[in-house]
Amino acid sequence: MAGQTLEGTSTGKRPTIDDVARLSGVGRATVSRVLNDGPNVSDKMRSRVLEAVETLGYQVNLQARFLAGGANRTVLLIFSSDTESEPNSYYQAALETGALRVCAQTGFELVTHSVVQSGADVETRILHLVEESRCRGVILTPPFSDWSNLVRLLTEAGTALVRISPGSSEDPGAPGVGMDDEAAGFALARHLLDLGHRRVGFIQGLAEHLSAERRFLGAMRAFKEEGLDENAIVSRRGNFTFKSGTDLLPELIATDPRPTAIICANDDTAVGALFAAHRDGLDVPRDLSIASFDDTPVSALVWPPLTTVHQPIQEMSARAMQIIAGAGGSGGVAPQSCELLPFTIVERASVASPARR
Amino acid sequence: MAGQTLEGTSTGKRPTIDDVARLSGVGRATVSRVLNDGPNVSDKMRSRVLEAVETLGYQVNLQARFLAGGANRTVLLIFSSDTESEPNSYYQAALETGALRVCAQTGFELVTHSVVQSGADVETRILHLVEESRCRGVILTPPFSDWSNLVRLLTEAGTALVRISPGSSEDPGAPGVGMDDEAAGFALARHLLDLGHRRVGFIQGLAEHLSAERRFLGAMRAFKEEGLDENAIVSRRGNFTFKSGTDLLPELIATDPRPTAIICANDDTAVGALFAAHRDGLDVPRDLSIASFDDTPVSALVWPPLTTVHQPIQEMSARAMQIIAGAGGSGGVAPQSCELLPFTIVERASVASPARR
DNA sequence: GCTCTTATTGGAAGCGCTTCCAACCGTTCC
DNA sequence: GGAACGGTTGGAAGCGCTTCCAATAAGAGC
Repeated sequence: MAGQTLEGTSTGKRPTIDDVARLSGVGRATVSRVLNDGPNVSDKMRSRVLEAVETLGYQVNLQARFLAGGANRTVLLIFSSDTESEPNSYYQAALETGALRVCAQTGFELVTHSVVQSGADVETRILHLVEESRCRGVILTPPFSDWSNLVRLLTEAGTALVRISPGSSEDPGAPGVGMDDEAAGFALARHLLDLGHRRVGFIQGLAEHLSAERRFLGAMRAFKEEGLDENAIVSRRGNFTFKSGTDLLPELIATDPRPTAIICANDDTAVGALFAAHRDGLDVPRDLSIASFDDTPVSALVWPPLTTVHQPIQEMSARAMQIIAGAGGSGGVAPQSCELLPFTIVERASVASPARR
Repeated sequence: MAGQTLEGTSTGKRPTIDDVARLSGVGRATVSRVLNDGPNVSDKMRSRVLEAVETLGYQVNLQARFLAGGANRTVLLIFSSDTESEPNSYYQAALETGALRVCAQTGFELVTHSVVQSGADVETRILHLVEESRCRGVILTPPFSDWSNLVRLLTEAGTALVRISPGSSEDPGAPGVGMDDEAAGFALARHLLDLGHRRVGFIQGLAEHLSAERRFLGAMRAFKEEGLDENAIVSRRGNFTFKSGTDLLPELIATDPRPTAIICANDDTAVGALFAAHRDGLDVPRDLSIASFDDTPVSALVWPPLTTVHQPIQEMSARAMQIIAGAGGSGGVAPQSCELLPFTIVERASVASPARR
C-alpha cells in the first residue's frame, strides 16, 4: 500500500470511520473495536484511535451502526390519547422527564408516540410502530399497559417491554414499574379514619384503569377493617376529569348522612370537587375534607392545597428506562415482576378532622 | 436466470426489499421506486409490487433507507430544563402533543431532548445532539429559541430549524412560530382599562424570556396610550413560578394607592397570586382582579377561574412541525419570518370591574 | 532454538436501501 | 424505413458500520 493519504480526508462531509482509520494508521476494524469498548485492543492503538477521533471531531453514524448489526438505542414511549380530550399533561410530561433523564445518562434516545385509543386496529398500529422503529425497547403507559393481548404481541415480537403501573403485579407478561396502589388506597383511607371520619365518599376513575381500581379496593379494605357500615361509604364513577369532580360532588354530599370526607381517584377530579364545594358554599376542610392521589402540581396550587398521595411518576419511568437500558444486547429484561416504588401521603390543608356536629 | 426462487423467502427474519423484488418478479430498483412514489413506474409494475408488499407484510428498514441517502424523518424537539425545578409541564406537554399530531399524519418521528440549561457548553451539547441524530429538523423552545448564537450554529450546520416564540420576530436567523405577544399584552391591558381599572400591578417573568417581556411592553403601551400616570403601574420581576406570585403579590398590594388589578406573566404566577390573595383575606375579584397569560389548564381549575390570554401552544408546535415536514428534501424552510398565530382573551371570573371605593 | 498458544490486527463480506446509469422498448418524425 | 426520443426497467455501486476470519506478532514451554 502506498503512503497513507492523510490529505483529502474530508471535504465538507462528515468524517467516517475510514477517515479515522486512515489518520491513525490502523485498520477499520480496530477503530470499531475502540469505539465499542471491544476487547483485545492494545493501549497504544486505543490512544492513537482516540486521538484521531478527537482531531477529526468524529461521531459515529448511528443508522449505519444499527444497520450493520449493532444494537439500536431507541426506546419508544407510548401514550394513549383519547380523541379529543386534553391529555393528562402532567402525568405525561413527568413520565417523559423521568425517562429523558436516564436517556441523557445512558445515551439512549426516547421517541414518544401518542396513539389514539379508539378504533379497532389500535394494537396493530402500535405493533407496526414498534416494528418499524426497530427499537430497543418499549415503555407502555396506562391503559395500554393492561392490554394483555397487546403485551403478549409485543413480547412475542421480541421487544424489551416495560409497563408503567400495570393493574396487577402478578399478571404474567412483561415487567412493570408502579407503586403499590392497593396499599396507597389503604393508607389514605386509614389517614382519614385516624382523623375521625366515619362517612366517606369516593369518586372513582375509569374502570379500565386497573391501578386506580386497586386504590379504591385498598381504601375499602381499610374501611372494612375499621368495621364501618356498608353504607357509610358512597361511591360514584368518574373519568379522572375535573368535570367528574364538579358533577359528582353534589351527588355525594346529597346523601344522608352527608360524608365528611371525599376521596378522589386523582388530583384533577379532586380539584373539580373542590371547585364544586366552593361553588356550593362549603368550606373545605371545615365542612368537608377532600383527598386524592398523584400529587400533581395542581394539588399544591389550589386553595386550600390538597392532601394527596404522592406517586413517584418520574422515578417510575426512569426505572423503566433503566430496566430497558440494562437489558443489554439480549439479556432478558428482569424477570416478569413488577417493581413497586414507595409512595407517601402529602398532608396539606384540604383535610382536617370532621367538624363536631 | 433460472426460475425465480419464490421459496426460501424468509426464515424467521423480516422480509427485505429483495424478497419483495423476487416475489413480484421485478428489479430491486423498481420496488424502491414504488415505495417512494417515484416517477416512471408503470401501473402494472406498481400493483404487482404493492401486492407482494402486502402478502409479505414488508416494512422498510428506516435505518437502511437513511443510510443509503434517503431523507431522514426524525425531528428533534429540544426543551430547556433547569437543574432542579419542575419543568413547566403543561407547556412542554402541549408543545409535544401538537408536534406529535403532525408527526402521526406525516410519518415523522419526534425525538424529545431535555437539555440542562446551566453549564458553559450548552450550545456545544445541543449541536452534538443534533449532529449525531442526523435529524431532518429541530424545534427549539424558549429560551433556547432566543440564543442567537445557537441559532446561527445550527443553521450553519444545515439543519432545518424552527423556533418557538422567538423574542423578536424580525431577528434574522431561522423561521419561528409564536403569537403576537406585544399585541396580547396590549389587549389584556386594554381589557382591564375598559373595565375601569386605573391602578394595575404587573408581575413579570424572567428577563431572558423575550416573549414575556414583549407582553409586558404591550401592556405598558396600552396604559400609556390611556394616559395613565407613570406610577399608576407597579411591577415586580418574578420567574414564572407559583412562588413568584405568592411572594410578590403582598409587595404589590402594599403600595398606595393599592392596585385594583394584577397582571401576571403566566398562569402559574397568577395562581400563586390568587393563593396569596386568599391567604391575605382578599376577595377575588371583588377586592382585586387577577389576569394572566397562557390559558394552561390550571387557570380553569382554580377558584375563581382565571381570566387569561389563550396561547395556542399546540398549534404553534404543530405549525413548526409542518414547516419542517414541508421543507422537503432540501427546499429552504420558509423565509426567515415568524408566523404569528392568533390569541384570544378567555374571560373568566377572576376579573371584574373594580369595586367603587 | 523451535513449535504451540494466545492476544492483536486488518481485510472483506455484508446489513437493507437509494440512486446512477446503461439497456431496452414502443413511438414519433423526417 | 431508419434515426432520434422519452418513458421504463434492472444491474451495480455504494451509504458507514460491525463482525467473521485469516494473518501476524508476541510470549510460553520444551
